[in-house]
Amino acid sequence: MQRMTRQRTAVSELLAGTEDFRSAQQLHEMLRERGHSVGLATVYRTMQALAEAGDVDVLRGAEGEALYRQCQRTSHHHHLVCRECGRTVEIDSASVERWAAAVGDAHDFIDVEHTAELFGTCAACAARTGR
Amino acid sequence: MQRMTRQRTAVSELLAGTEDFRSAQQLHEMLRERGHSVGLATVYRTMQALAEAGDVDVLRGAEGEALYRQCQRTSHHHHLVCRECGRTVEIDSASVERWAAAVGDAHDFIDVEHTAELFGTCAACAARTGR
DNA sequence: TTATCTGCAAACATTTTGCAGCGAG
DNA sequence: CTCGCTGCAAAATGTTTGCAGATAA
Repeated sequence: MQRMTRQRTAVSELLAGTEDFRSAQQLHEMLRERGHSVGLATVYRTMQALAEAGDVDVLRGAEGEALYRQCQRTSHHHHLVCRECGRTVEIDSASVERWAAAVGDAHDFIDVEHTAELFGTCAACAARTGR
Repeated sequence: MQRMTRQRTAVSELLAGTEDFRSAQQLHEMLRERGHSVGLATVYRTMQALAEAGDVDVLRGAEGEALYRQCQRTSHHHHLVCRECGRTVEIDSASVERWAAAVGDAHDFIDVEHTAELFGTCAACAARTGR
């Protein structure tokens, strides 16, 4: 029910070789640069499908656009993203999970989900931009 | 440098009487219903100014739109939002702050900030929608 | 063959901006 | 009187969708 087309293959390969979070528009541009011609709508549709299948992580940038990334872990986790260069570290945090569950319980909420992302400046960028 | 106009007053009053996160469009509609006529662009501009001044909290909804709310606390905190009715509880969480700081340190990131929001279904909505 | 997928362009939703006129200070 | 503020409509973004033709299975 999910066909492996030339376009899907190109997107998968691109994601496999990309470490950081990218918007659909950026991915589309990157594909273009590499000679693959894939329609923007197709990129959107593909990323939507991948996100739904849990094959990529989605997070919202500061301006509200969707950013995608193929993650190493398949399970739930969070990210520490460098605001300068976009370098991303995956964080596995039991303490946040416990916190979320406890807060939900305390206020009688059910089916509690959460988002938690960290943004900072990595050591390399801190050194480069002069502390 | 910041003039107190009829529109600004209307927005402030509306926010003072609203508990939950609302989008600029929703606020605009609410103002209209109460007989105040305020342009949509003005609502956007006003909310932007209030957010910048730290008088309201901003968070991104699931579809990426900006949601605003006048919060009780002036200090840093998080939210537990009901995905059905929008009811919001403010959470003050030392454990998340500690977690964020520790993770940042461990990976040599500086100036680490974080976002963390909880979404769930409140007891009232769970009962109403049949468990 | 045939149900999916794709590209394109049009449609949408949200937010921003240009500009002439209004009005708070 | 003056500049900031407002409304309106146009524009800019980011994303979705309708449809005819292409294509994987």
